[in-house]
Amino acid sequence: MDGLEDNDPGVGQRLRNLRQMHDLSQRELAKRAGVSNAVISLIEQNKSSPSVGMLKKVLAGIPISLADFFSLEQTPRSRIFYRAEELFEIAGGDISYRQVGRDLRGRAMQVLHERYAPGADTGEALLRHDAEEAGVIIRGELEVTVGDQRQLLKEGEAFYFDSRVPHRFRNLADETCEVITACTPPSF
Amino acid sequence: MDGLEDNDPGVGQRLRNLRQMHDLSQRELAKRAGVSNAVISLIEQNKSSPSVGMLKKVLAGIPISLADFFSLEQTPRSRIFYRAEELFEIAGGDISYRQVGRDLRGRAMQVLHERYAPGADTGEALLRHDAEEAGVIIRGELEVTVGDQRQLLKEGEAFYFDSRVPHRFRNLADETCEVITACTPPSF
DNA sequence: TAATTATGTCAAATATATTTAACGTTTCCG
DNA sequence: CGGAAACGTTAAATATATTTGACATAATTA
Repeated sequence: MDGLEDNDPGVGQRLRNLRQMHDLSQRELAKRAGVSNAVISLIEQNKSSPSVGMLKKVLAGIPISLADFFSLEQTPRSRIFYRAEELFEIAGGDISYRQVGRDLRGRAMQVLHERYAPGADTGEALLRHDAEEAGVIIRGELEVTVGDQRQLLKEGEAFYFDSRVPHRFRNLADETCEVITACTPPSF
Repeated sequence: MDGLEDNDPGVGQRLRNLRQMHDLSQRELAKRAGVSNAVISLIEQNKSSPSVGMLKKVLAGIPISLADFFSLEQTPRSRIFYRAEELFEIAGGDISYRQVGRDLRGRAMQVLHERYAPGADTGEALLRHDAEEAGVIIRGELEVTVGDQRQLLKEGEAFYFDSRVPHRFRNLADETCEVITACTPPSF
Protein backbone atom coordinates (compact mmCIF):
# COMPACT_ATOMS: atom_id res chain seq x y z
CA MET A 1 0.00 0.00 0.00
CA ASP A 2 0.91 3.58 -0.33
CA GLY A 3 0.11 4.97 3.08
CA LEU A 4 0.37 8.45 1.76
CA GLU A 5 -3.08 8.62 0.32
CA ASP A 6 -4.60 9.84 3.55
CA ASN A 7 -1.68 11.99 4.36
CA ASP A 8 -2.18 15.65 4.98
CA PRO A 9 -0.51 17.09 1.90
CA GLY A 10 0.16 20.26 3.82
CA VAL A 11 2.39 18.84 6.51
CA GLY A 12 5.44 18.84 4.30
CA GLN A 13 4.84 22.31 2.95
CA ARG A 14 4.15 23.77 6.36
CA LEU A 15 7.33 22.24 7.72
CA ARG A 16 9.34 23.56 4.81
CA ASN A 17 7.87 27.02 5.16
CA LEU A 18 8.49 27.09 8.87
CA ARG A 19 12.03 25.91 8.48
CA GLN A 20 12.82 28.49 5.83
CA MET A 21 11.14 31.22 7.81
CA HIS A 22 13.53 30.43 10.61
CA ASP A 23 16.49 30.39 8.24
CA LEU A 24 17.41 26.81 8.92
CA SER A 25 18.84 24.28 6.50
CA GLN A 26 17.53 20.74 6.61
CA ARG A 27 20.78 19.62 8.17
CA GLU A 28 20.83 22.43 10.69
CA LEU A 29 17.31 21.70 11.79
CA ALA A 30 18.09 18.01 11.88
CA LYS A 31 21.03 18.60 14.17
CA ARG A 32 19.02 20.77 16.53
CA ALA A 33 16.23 18.25 16.58
CA GLY A 34 18.57 15.32 17.00
CA VAL A 35 17.31 13.46 13.96
CA SER A 36 18.73 12.57 10.58
CA ASN A 37 18.61 15.12 7.81
CA ALA A 38 17.01 12.68 5.41
CA VAL A 39 13.81 12.46 7.37
CA ILE A 40 13.28 16.18 6.99
CA SER A 41 13.82 15.99 3.28
CA LEU A 42 11.37 13.11 3.02
CA ILE A 43 8.75 14.74 5.19
CA GLU A 44 8.95 17.97 3.25
CA GLN A 45 8.42 16.07 0.03
CA ASN A 46 5.53 14.17 1.60
CA LYS A 47 7.41 10.98 0.97
CA SER A 48 6.82 9.88 4.52
CA SER A 49 4.19 10.55 7.12
CA PRO A 50 6.18 11.16 10.28
CA SER A 51 5.18 9.61 13.54
CA VAL A 52 3.99 12.14 16.04
CA GLY A 53 7.05 11.38 18.14
CA MET A 54 9.29 12.20 15.21
CA LEU A 55 7.34 15.28 14.24
CA LYS A 56 7.46 16.51 17.79
CA LYS A 57 11.24 16.11 17.86
CA VAL A 58 11.59 17.96 14.58
CA LEU A 59 9.31 20.81 15.60
CA ALA A 60 11.20 21.14 18.88
CA GLY A 61 14.21 22.14 16.81
CA ILE A 62 12.44 25.16 15.36
CA PRO A 63 10.87 25.41 17.96
CA ILE A 64 7.10 25.18 17.72
CA SER A 65 4.50 23.05 19.46
CA LEU A 66 2.45 20.37 17.78
CA ALA A 67 -0.68 22.32 18.61
CA ASP A 68 0.63 25.47 17.01
CA PHE A 69 1.90 23.54 14.03
CA PHE A 70 -1.48 22.00 13.33
CA SER A 71 -3.24 25.25 14.05
CA LEU A 72 -1.54 26.59 10.94
CA GLU A 73 -3.61 24.26 8.81
CA GLN A 74 -6.85 24.94 10.55
CA THR A 75 -9.12 25.56 7.64
CA PRO A 76 -11.66 28.30 8.20
CA ARG A 77 -14.11 25.55 8.76
CA SER A 78 -17.20 26.89 7.08
CA ARG A 79 -16.30 29.45 4.49
CA ILE A 80 -19.63 28.64 2.95
CA PHE A 81 -21.36 30.12 5.94
CA TYR A 82 -19.10 33.13 5.92
CA ARG A 83 -20.07 34.06 2.44
CA ALA A 84 -23.72 33.80 3.21
CA GLU A 85 -23.37 35.90 6.33
CA GLU A 86 -21.05 38.45 4.82
CA LEU A 87 -23.88 39.70 2.72
CA PHE A 88 -25.36 41.18 5.87
CA GLU A 89 -22.05 42.58 6.94
CA ILE A 90 -22.85 46.13 5.97
CA ALA A 91 -25.40 46.38 8.72
CA GLY A 92 -22.55 45.85 11.15
CA GLY A 93 -24.64 47.06 14.08
CA ASP A 94 -27.10 44.92 15.94
CA ILE A 95 -24.83 44.39 18.87
CA SER A 96 -26.14 45.35 22.26
CA TYR A 97 -23.77 45.93 25.12
CA ARG A 98 -25.37 45.75 28.51
CA GLN A 99 -22.86 47.01 30.96
CA VAL A 100 -22.68 46.13 34.65
CA GLY A 101 -22.74 49.53 36.33
CA ARG A 102 -23.51 52.90 34.88
CA ASP A 103 -20.33 54.79 35.57
CA LEU A 104 -16.94 53.16 35.18
CA ARG A 105 -14.87 56.01 36.59
CA GLY A 106 -12.55 54.61 39.20
CA ARG A 107 -13.28 51.05 38.20
CA ALA A 108 -10.63 48.58 37.20
CA MET A 109 -12.86 46.41 35.12
CA GLN A 110 -15.72 46.47 32.69
CA VAL A 111 -18.17 43.61 32.58
CA LEU A 112 -20.71 43.36 29.83
CA HIS A 113 -23.61 41.18 28.85
CA GLU A 114 -23.41 41.34 25.10
CA ARG A 115 -25.94 40.24 22.53
CA TYR A 116 -24.94 39.66 18.94
CA ALA A 117 -27.88 39.48 16.57
CA PRO A 118 -27.52 37.08 13.65
CA GLY A 119 -24.95 38.52 11.27
CA ALA A 120 -23.64 41.01 13.80
CA ASP A 121 -20.02 41.97 13.23
CA THR A 122 -17.66 44.28 15.06
CA GLY A 123 -16.17 45.11 11.71
CA GLU A 124 -13.24 44.44 9.45
CA ALA A 125 -11.20 47.22 10.95
CA LEU A 126 -9.95 45.22 13.84
CA LEU A 127 -10.21 46.63 17.30
CA ARG A 128 -7.20 47.44 19.41
CA HIS A 129 -6.94 48.74 22.93
CA ASP A 130 -4.49 48.44 25.76
CA ALA A 131 -6.14 45.88 27.99
CA GLU A 132 -6.91 42.25 28.64
CA GLU A 133 -10.20 40.79 27.62
CA ALA A 134 -12.05 37.58 28.38
CA GLY A 135 -15.48 36.09 27.95
CA VAL A 136 -17.71 33.06 28.17
CA ILE A 137 -20.34 32.19 25.58
CA ILE A 138 -23.64 31.50 27.29
CA ARG A 139 -25.93 31.13 24.29
CA GLY A 140 -25.50 30.63 20.57
CA GLU A 141 -22.13 30.76 18.88
CA LEU A 142 -19.62 33.44 18.00
CA GLU A 143 -16.66 33.58 15.67
CA VAL A 144 -13.75 35.18 17.48
CA THR A 145 -10.66 36.32 15.60
CA VAL A 146 -7.53 37.29 17.53
CA GLY A 147 -4.49 38.13 15.46
CA ASP A 148 -4.20 35.32 12.95
CA GLN A 149 -6.20 32.90 15.06
CA ARG A 150 -9.84 32.33 14.43
CA GLN A 151 -12.23 30.10 16.30
CA LEU A 152 -15.94 29.42 16.31
CA LEU A 153 -16.93 29.31 19.97
CA LYS A 154 -20.13 27.74 21.23
CA GLU A 155 -22.10 27.78 24.43
CA GLY A 156 -19.89 27.15 27.45
CA GLU A 157 -16.67 27.89 25.58
CA ALA A 158 -14.48 30.84 26.43
CA PHE A 159 -11.63 33.12 25.42
CA TYR A 160 -8.93 35.25 27.03
CA PHE A 161 -6.53 37.48 25.14
CA ASP A 162 -4.44 40.62 25.16
CA SER A 163 -6.57 43.35 23.63
CA ARG A 164 -3.57 44.95 22.00
CA VAL A 165 -3.75 42.17 19.44
CA PRO A 166 -6.25 43.13 16.76
CA HIS A 167 -9.50 41.26 17.22
CA ARG A 168 -12.98 40.91 15.88
CA PHE A 169 -16.28 39.28 16.77
CA ARG A 170 -18.89 37.94 14.40
CA ASN A 171 -22.09 36.00 14.88
CA LEU A 172 -22.34 33.73 11.85
CA ALA A 173 -25.28 31.73 13.15
CA ASP A 174 -28.94 32.63 12.82
CA GLU A 175 -29.50 32.62 16.52
CA THR A 176 -28.70 35.55 18.75
CA CYS A 177 -25.46 34.98 20.62
CA GLU A 178 -25.02 36.04 24.22
CA VAL A 179 -21.65 36.53 25.83
CA ILE A 180 -20.47 37.67 29.21
CA THR A 181 -17.24 39.60 28.78
CA ALA A 182 -14.81 41.23 31.12
CA CYS A 183 -12.19 43.77 30.21
CA THR A 184 -9.52 45.36 32.32
CA PRO A 185 -9.11 48.24 32.32
CA PRO A 186 -12.40 49.39 30.78
CA SER A 187 -12.08 50.14 27.06
CA PHE A 188 -14.81 52.76 26.75
CA MET B 1 16.05 1.72 19.82
CA ASP B 2 12.86 2.36 21.60
CA GLY B 3 11.38 5.23 19.70
CA LEU B 4 8.94 5.89 22.46
CA GLU B 5 11.27 7.84 24.67
CA ASP B 6 10.43 11.14 23.04
CA ASN B 7 6.85 10.25 22.65
CA ASP B 8 4.23 12.51 24.09
CA PRO B 9 2.93 10.34 26.87
CA GLY B 10 -0.36 12.16 26.68
CA VAL B 11 -1.34 11.17 23.17
CA GLY B 12 -2.57 7.77 24.25
CA GLN B 13 -4.46 9.08 27.23
CA ARG B 14 -6.03 11.89 25.28
CA LEU B 15 -7.18 9.50 22.60
CA ARG B 16 -8.61 7.10 25.16
CA ASN B 17 -10.40 9.91 26.97
CA LEU B 18 -11.83 11.29 23.77
CA ARG B 19 -12.96 7.89 22.61
CA GLN B 20 -14.66 7.12 25.90
CA MET B 21 -16.23 10.57 26.04
CA HIS B 22 -17.83 9.78 22.72
CA ASP B 23 -18.95 6.34 23.90
CA LEU B 24 -17.00 4.42 21.33
CA SER B 25 -15.30 1.06 21.72
CA GLN B 26 -11.88 0.58 20.18
CA ARG B 27 -13.42 -1.57 17.50
CA GLU B 28 -16.24 0.83 16.82
CA LEU B 29 -13.86 3.72 16.41
CA ALA B 30 -11.59 1.58 14.29
CA LYS B 31 -14.43 0.73 11.96
CA ARG B 32 -15.46 4.36 11.59
CA ALA B 33 -11.88 5.40 11.01
CA GLY B 34 -11.22 2.57 8.60
CA VAL B 35 -8.24 1.22 10.52
CA SER B 36 -7.53 -1.91 12.50
CA ASN B 37 -8.63 -2.07 16.10
CA ALA B 38 -5.20 -3.12 17.28
CA VAL B 39 -3.64 0.18 16.36
CA ILE B 40 -6.01 1.99 18.66
CA SER B 41 -5.21 -0.32 21.51
CA LEU B 42 -1.50 0.15 20.93
CA ILE B 43 -1.70 3.92 20.61
CA GLU B 44 -3.75 4.22 23.75
CA GLN B 45 -1.13 2.21 25.62
CA ASN B 46 1.62 4.36 24.12
CA LYS B 47 3.06 1.25 22.58
CA SER B 48 3.27 2.95 19.25
CA SER B 49 3.68 6.51 18.08
CA PRO B 50 1.19 6.82 15.25
CA SER B 51 2.10 8.52 12.03
CA VAL B 52 0.23 11.74 11.53
CA GLY B 53 -1.59 10.13 8.64
CA MET B 54 -2.78 7.35 10.89
CA LEU B 55 -3.66 9.68 13.73
CA LYS B 56 -5.61 11.86 11.36
CA LYS B 57 -7.60 8.87 10.15
CA VAL B 58 -8.34 7.78 13.69
CA LEU B 59 -9.38 11.24 14.83
CA ALA B 60 -11.65 11.56 11.81
CA GLY B 61 -13.66 8.72 13.27
CA ILE B 62 -14.47 10.66 16.41
CA PRO B 63 -14.41 13.23 14.78
CA ILE B 64 -11.91 15.84 15.81
CA SER B 65 -9.20 17.72 13.95
CA LEU B 66 -5.49 17.30 14.55
CA ALA B 67 -5.32 20.92 15.60
CA ASP B 68 -8.05 20.52 18.16
CA PHE B 69 -6.56 17.25 19.38
CA PHE B 70 -3.19 18.81 20.04
CA SER B 71 -4.79 21.92 21.47
CA LEU B 72 -5.93 19.76 24.33
CA GLU B 73 -2.35 19.51 25.52
CA GLN B 74 -1.38 23.07 24.77
CA THR B 75 0.22 25.01 27.57
CA PRO B 76 -2.14 27.49 29.17
CA ARG B 77 -0.06 30.61 28.63
CA SER B 78 -0.56 30.92 24.92
CA ARG B 79 -4.14 29.85 24.97
CA ILE B 80 -6.85 32.11 23.68
CA PHE B 81 -9.77 29.77 23.12
CA TYR B 82 -11.18 27.24 25.55
CA ARG B 83 -13.75 24.52 25.07
CA ALA B 84 -16.38 24.17 27.70
CA GLU B 85 -14.88 21.02 29.14
CA GLU B 86 -11.45 22.60 29.18
CA LEU B 87 -12.33 25.24 31.70
CA PHE B 88 -10.15 24.50 34.65
CA GLU B 89 -12.15 23.08 37.53
CA ILE B 90 -10.84 24.60 40.72
CA ALA B 91 -13.05 23.23 43.48
CA GLY B 92 -15.57 20.47 43.69
CA GLY B 93 -18.26 20.24 46.35
CA ASP B 94 -21.53 22.04 45.86
CA ILE B 95 -19.78 25.04 44.36
CA SER B 96 -17.73 24.47 41.23
CA TYR B 97 -15.41 27.11 39.86
CA ARG B 98 -14.48 26.57 36.24
CA GLN B 99 -11.73 28.98 35.33
CA VAL B 100 -10.90 30.40 31.91
CA GLY B 101 -7.23 29.42 31.64
CA ARG B 102 -5.26 27.24 33.96
CA ASP B 103 -2.36 29.47 34.87
CA LEU B 104 -3.06 33.06 35.85
CA ARG B 105 0.52 34.22 36.27
CA GLY B 106 0.94 37.41 34.34
CA ARG B 107 -2.75 37.86 33.91
CA ALA B 108 -4.65 40.87 35.12
CA MET B 109 -7.95 39.15 35.47
CA GLN B 110 -9.62 35.95 36.54
CA VAL B 111 -12.80 34.85 34.81
CA LEU B 112 -14.86 31.98 36.17
CA HIS B 113 -17.93 30.02 35.20
CA GLU B 114 -19.36 29.19 38.62
CA ARG B 115 -22.08 26.74 39.55
CA TYR B 116 -23.87 26.86 42.88
CA ALA B 117 -25.83 23.72 43.74
CA PRO B 118 -29.08 24.17 45.69
CA GLY B 119 -28.19 25.19 49.23
CA ALA B 120 -24.60 26.05 48.35
CA ASP B 121 -23.06 28.70 50.59
CA THR B 122 -19.63 30.32 50.57
CA GLY B 123 -19.93 30.47 54.35
CA GLU B 124 -20.74 32.80 57.20
CA ALA B 125 -17.14 33.81 57.60
CA LEU B 126 -17.23 36.50 54.98
CA LEU B 127 -14.60 36.61 52.32
CA ARG B 128 -12.18 39.51 51.90
CA HIS B 129 -9.53 40.18 49.33
CA ASP B 130 -7.96 43.21 47.75
CA ALA B 131 -9.65 43.35 44.39
CA GLU B 132 -12.73 44.22 42.43
CA GLU B 133 -15.28 41.62 41.56
CA ALA B 134 -18.25 41.43 39.22
CA GLY B 135 -20.61 38.88 37.78
CA VAL B 136 -23.73 38.17 35.78
CA ILE B 137 -26.30 35.52 36.68
CA ILE B 138 -27.02 33.38 33.65
CA ARG B 139 -29.26 30.72 35.25
CA GLY B 140 -31.13 30.32 38.50
CA GLU B 141 -30.87 32.81 41.34
CA LEU B 142 -28.27 33.73 43.92
CA GLU B 143 -28.34 35.64 47.17
CA VAL B 144 -25.41 38.02 47.27
CA THR B 145 -24.39 39.77 50.48
CA VAL B 146 -21.88 42.63 50.35
CA GLY B 147 -21.24 44.46 53.60
CA ASP B 148 -24.64 45.22 55.05
CA GLN B 149 -26.39 44.97 51.73
CA ARG B 150 -28.15 41.83 50.64
CA GLN B 151 -29.88 41.10 47.37
CA LEU B 152 -31.45 38.12 45.64
CA LEU B 153 -30.25 38.22 42.05
CA LYS B 154 -31.98 36.42 39.20
CA GLU B 155 -31.08 35.47 35.68
CA GLY B 156 -29.69 38.42 33.75
CA GLU B 157 -29.00 40.46 36.86
CA ALA B 158 -25.50 41.35 37.92
CA PHE B 159 -23.22 42.71 40.62
CA TYR B 160 -20.02 44.71 40.96
CA PHE B 161 -18.26 45.45 44.23
CA ASP B 162 -14.98 46.09 45.98
CA SER B 163 -13.77 42.74 47.26
CA ARG B 164 -12.30 44.35 50.35
CA VAL B 165 -15.83 44.57 51.64
CA PRO B 166 -16.82 41.27 53.25
CA HIS B 167 -19.12 39.28 51.01
CA ARG B 168 -20.99 36.02 50.73
CA PHE B 169 -22.90 33.97 48.15
CA ARG B 170 -25.76 31.57 48.82
CA ASN B 171 -28.11 29.62 46.56
CA LEU B 172 -31.42 29.47 48.40
CA ALA B 173 -33.38 28.00 45.49
CA ASP B 174 -33.65 24.34 44.53
CA GLU B 175 -32.21 24.87 41.09
CA THR B 176 -28.50 25.09 40.32
CA CYS B 177 -27.36 28.66 39.78
CA GLU B 178 -24.77 29.57 37.15
CA VAL B 179 -22.78 32.79 37.21
CA ILE B 180 -20.01 34.24 35.09
CA THR B 181 -17.68 36.25 37.28
CA ALA B 182 -14.62 38.37 36.73
CA CYS B 183 -12.13 39.50 39.31
CA THR B 184 -9.17 41.83 39.03
CA PRO B 185 -6.55 41.10 40.08
CA PRO B 186 -7.03 37.33 40.41
CA SER B 187 -7.89 36.35 43.99
CA PHE B 188 -6.47 32.83 44.00
C1' DT C 1 -26.06 -22.95 32.57
C1' DA C 2 -24.33 -22.76 27.91
C1' DA C 3 -23.89 -20.19 23.75
C1' DT C 4 -23.15 -15.74 21.81
C1' DT C 5 -21.30 -11.42 21.22
C1' DA C 6 -18.42 -7.64 22.46
C1' DT C 7 -14.54 -6.08 24.81
C1' DG C 8 -9.20 -5.04 25.20
C1' DT C 9 -4.81 -7.24 24.40
C1' DC C 10 -1.02 -9.51 22.06
C1' DA C 11 2.38 -12.30 18.49
C1' DA C 12 3.69 -12.82 14.08
C1' DA C 13 3.56 -10.98 9.36
C1' DT C 14 3.77 -7.08 6.56
C1' DA C 15 4.15 -2.22 5.32
C1' DT C 16 6.16 1.93 6.39
C1' DA C 17 9.13 5.22 8.76
C1' DT C 18 13.80 6.40 9.84
C1' DT C 19 18.84 5.98 9.55
C1' DT C 20 23.08 5.44 7.26
C1' DA C 21 25.86 6.43 3.67
C1' DA C 22 26.32 7.86 -0.60
C1' DC C 23 25.43 11.07 -4.85
C1' DG C 24 25.32 15.49 -7.77
C1' DT C 25 24.96 20.35 -7.23
C1' DT C 26 25.97 24.88 -5.56
C1' DT C 27 28.52 28.30 -2.77
C1' DC C 28 32.36 30.21 -0.95
C1' DC C 29 37.17 30.71 0.03
C1' DG C 30 42.11 29.37 -1.02
C1' DC D 1 40.76 27.86 -11.24
C1' DG D 2 40.66 24.00 -7.57
C1' DG D 3 38.67 22.13 -3.50
C1' DA D 4 36.38 22.24 0.78
C1' DA D 5 32.05 22.68 2.73
C1' DA D 6 27.14 23.04 2.66
C1' DC D 7 23.02 22.17 0.29
C1' DG D 8 18.91 18.89 -0.92
C1' DT D 9 18.04 14.25 -2.58
C1' DT D 10 18.03 9.24 -2.78
C1' DA D 11 18.96 3.70 -2.22
C1' DA D 12 19.63 0.29 0.80
C1' DA D 13 19.60 -1.18 5.64
C1' DT D 14 17.33 -1.08 9.87
C1' DA D 15 13.79 0.05 13.21
C1' DT D 16 9.14 0.82 13.92
C1' DA D 17 4.29 1.24 12.84
C1' DT D 18 0.28 -1.24 11.28
C1' DT D 19 -2.42 -5.34 10.01
C1' DT D 20 -3.95 -9.88 10.51
C1' DG D 21 -5.58 -13.31 13.16
C1' DA D 22 -5.92 -15.28 17.49
C1' DC D 23 -6.63 -15.30 22.73
C1' DA D 24 -8.78 -14.47 27.34
C1' DT D 25 -12.22 -12.06 29.72
C1' DA D 26 -16.67 -9.85 30.60
C1' DA D 27 -21.42 -8.84 29.40
C1' DT D 28 -25.72 -10.62 27.08
C1' DT D 29 -29.08 -13.87 25.60
C1' DA D 30 -31.36 -18.29 24.91
